[in-house]
Amino acid sequence: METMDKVYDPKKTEARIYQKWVDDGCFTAHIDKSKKPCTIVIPPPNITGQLHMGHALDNTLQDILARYKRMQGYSMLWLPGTDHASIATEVKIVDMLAKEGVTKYDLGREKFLERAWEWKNEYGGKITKQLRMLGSSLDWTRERFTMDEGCSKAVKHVFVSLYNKGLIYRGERITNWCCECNTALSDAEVEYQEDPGFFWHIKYPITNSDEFITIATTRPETMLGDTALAVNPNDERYKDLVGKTVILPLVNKEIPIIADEYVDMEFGTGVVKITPAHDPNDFEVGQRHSLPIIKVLNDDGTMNNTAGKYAGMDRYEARKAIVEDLKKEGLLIKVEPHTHNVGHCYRCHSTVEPMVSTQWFVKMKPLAEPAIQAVKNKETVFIPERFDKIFFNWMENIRDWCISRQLWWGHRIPAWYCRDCGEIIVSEDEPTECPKCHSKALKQDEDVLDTWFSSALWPFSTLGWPDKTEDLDYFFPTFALVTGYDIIFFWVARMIFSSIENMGQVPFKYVLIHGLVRDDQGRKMSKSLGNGVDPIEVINNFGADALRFSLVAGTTPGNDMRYYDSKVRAYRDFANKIWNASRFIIMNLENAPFEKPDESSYTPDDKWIMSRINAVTEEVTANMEKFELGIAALKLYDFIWTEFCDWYIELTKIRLYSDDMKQRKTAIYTLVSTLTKALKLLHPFMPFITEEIWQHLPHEGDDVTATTIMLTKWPEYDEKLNAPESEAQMNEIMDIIRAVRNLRADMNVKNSKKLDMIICDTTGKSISRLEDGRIYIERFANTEHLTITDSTDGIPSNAKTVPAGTLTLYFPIEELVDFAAELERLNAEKQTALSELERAQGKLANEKFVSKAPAALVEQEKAKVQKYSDTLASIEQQIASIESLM
RNA sequence: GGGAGUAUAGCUCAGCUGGGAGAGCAUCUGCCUUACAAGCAGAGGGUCAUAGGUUCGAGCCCUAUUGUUCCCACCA
Repeated sequence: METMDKVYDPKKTEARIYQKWVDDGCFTAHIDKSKKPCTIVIPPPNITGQLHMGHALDNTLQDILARYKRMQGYSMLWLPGTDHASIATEVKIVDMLAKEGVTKYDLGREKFLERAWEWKNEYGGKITKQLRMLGSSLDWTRERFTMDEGCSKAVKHVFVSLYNKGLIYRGERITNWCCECNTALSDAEVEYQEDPGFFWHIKYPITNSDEFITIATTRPETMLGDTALAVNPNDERYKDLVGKTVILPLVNKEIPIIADEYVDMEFGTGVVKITPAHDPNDFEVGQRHSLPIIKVLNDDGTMNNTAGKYAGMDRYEARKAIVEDLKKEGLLIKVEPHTHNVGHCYRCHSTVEPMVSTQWFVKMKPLAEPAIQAVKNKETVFIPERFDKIFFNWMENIRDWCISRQLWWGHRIPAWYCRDCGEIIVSEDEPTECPKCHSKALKQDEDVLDTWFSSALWPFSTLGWPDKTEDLDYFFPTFALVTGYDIIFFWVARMIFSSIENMGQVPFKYVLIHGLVRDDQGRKMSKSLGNGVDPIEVINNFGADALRFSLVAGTTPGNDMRYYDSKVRAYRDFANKIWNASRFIIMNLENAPFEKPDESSYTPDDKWIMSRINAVTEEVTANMEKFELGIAALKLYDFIWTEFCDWYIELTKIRLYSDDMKQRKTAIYTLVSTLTKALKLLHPFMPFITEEIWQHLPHEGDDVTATTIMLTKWPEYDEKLNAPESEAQMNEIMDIIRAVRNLRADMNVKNSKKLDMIICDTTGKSISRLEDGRIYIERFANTEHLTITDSTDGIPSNAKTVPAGTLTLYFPIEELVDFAAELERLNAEKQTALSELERAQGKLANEKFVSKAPAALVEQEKAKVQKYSDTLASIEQQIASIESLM
């Protein structure tokens, strides 16, 4: 057997192991009717993206679930893929072209798309390579792309089907317009933020009068498109003005004063200028009052030809000029600072302009309703559950979804217009002639679909839908979707209603929501702040296992977390600890064969550790089932480090270094089998190191024929291994050892100095098991003479007394005792004992406690009274004897 | 305006059905004990935000308050 390095080096193992898993087809899912399927589809990262901590967390969680389910015997499919990311990618390509001095329009649609595909083929795979470094057990044979042939087919199919049902329509509506990206956006793609601005108070002259009416606006440039002023119908101040007209300043046009409930009398002047083309509320008011719609902005944010002298100016320049002109005309009354919420594009962060344009929409109400019901019926469950409220809130107030984008990179809308009769033809295949007038002059819609339209189909389009494939039949619906809370609206909600609409059922049983990974100061990691931590760098420094564990251990679903190097380092240390424990065990395999010993040869520590790993197996499995991965991870950390390494391995050294082969064999067997179980439980969290060690270990049972730990069986709880008596015994022994170590530290007694010790158990209950465990106590307490007794007779009255759990230890060595210090300690102990006694007595004096609390608890309190009375008596006695000696 | 989260050790966070507060890091003390100094053994450190309530019993349940974070809406 090759020797293992003293320090675990993930660089030497991770890449090699991952490649082996891939080569052996370990990640490839198989349709196996004898097994239950379990599917997770990856949230497809953008092809423009690089792996960030959010991806690392998201994919670690998925990989943990995938590996766990796979070991449990499910036919596990974790399906990888990437998203074409319409806007993000197009922006990138446009930028790239700009460096060459070319615009996309110079190139033309076809050439532009060629360049985009070239870019995708060259860089689009970067993120999936990075996912491999994380250890993700993705089935690469099934990798998909939102714009591949199959996904595109699904997109067209859904579009046509929704159109035919009347759930997709084209219309002139007010939408959010990004002047930088030059496209419409959906409501979800707009981010609002508080921006400082101004409130301009402007006088509008009333027609044929010397009077004025004052309005207040934050966007004076839009006044060029005003088609009315509005007041509240109940507003006494303006009652007489309703029905009259005003002269729109600068434009010199007559516009009406109307009454509409929408106007808030309390706010501003109580008069609102109505610009239906550039404000969503004004648009609605305009619809109600049949007002004309006058657009004053071009798509790029400059003023259009209706803007007269301002035409061609940028909207902000125009604003300045208009304010200046109003001032000249004496119509500007005042300007006050005003902070308001302004929409920004989620991609380029420029200010979004509400603008009227012709777009395609999905009618949401009929789709939202069944989705709400499905979540209410728990067909899909959010974890943590509170996120269903966010889902309901959004779905219940949803407006129609604007799905057309004025971009080129994406799924082109499958709609054609007849140049002759204007007929709209929506079809999966390109039509050859107009069905109405038979004209051949057809033109396809220029626009593409919102990226999220294709993402919404991801859980089934990736499995082959709309074709009836075996994969779809077997692997759908999926088990869980793992994602951040920031993407519930964009994606999760849309997948749910799309799946219900097209598949007739929800796409996944669970939605596991995680929080954001923030920097060490709690800030969001972002490019502009430059505070992002590159997971690949972390992997290179500490290993993927350490990064994964640090992202999961002790975290809770839905809550944000902070990234700390020190945390990763701690788990790197943990990996090293496991490595060295394993190295120790493997080294000792030279001194004893690995074979199952007779039942009778197990020692108390064996029974204890077997019972403990069994309990841990049960608990961890229960945690995994409840998606409590953070708790499961901590339990494994604690068990492996404290119980297995610090205690059990140390205890086995007694036998490993003995001449008794049978004892060595038993110890080795228990060491290896316990370690194997622990490694399996840990494997989903730390796949690489567990595999590497497992490959070095001897195996038994099904494992003998297994080629990788990832395809071994998840450990099962076995009631027969429960050993409460051994656990109690070992706990007692460990209490004693700890007490002695404590004493040595307190009294400055070297570990190497052998002590005489008397363990006294006046109840006599523990005597036999203490005798049984004498060897451990002698070794680890390092005693010269160890007496175990049920009687205080013969114990020197000046012996030093130390409590250990329910037992009392005596050290009849005077040199240990500093009388003054000992007296102080005894008095402190007396105080504790007194307060404990009082506490227990108090509880028992409470009739209600005695009658209502569980009997076991009452008994426990009674036992305490007994114990602390005894302790108190003993302390009093010691104090007296020490005082007599001083 | 509506809604949600969160407040626990110096820091970052766990704490599952209500039954004597935990971890990692940091600090302090002693150890290079033949698996591991990325280690071992020990120690200190908490009014579980505040005020009420329910309960025999509250970090946990209820109400209010305060701080903080976020989401939705968008009154020009």
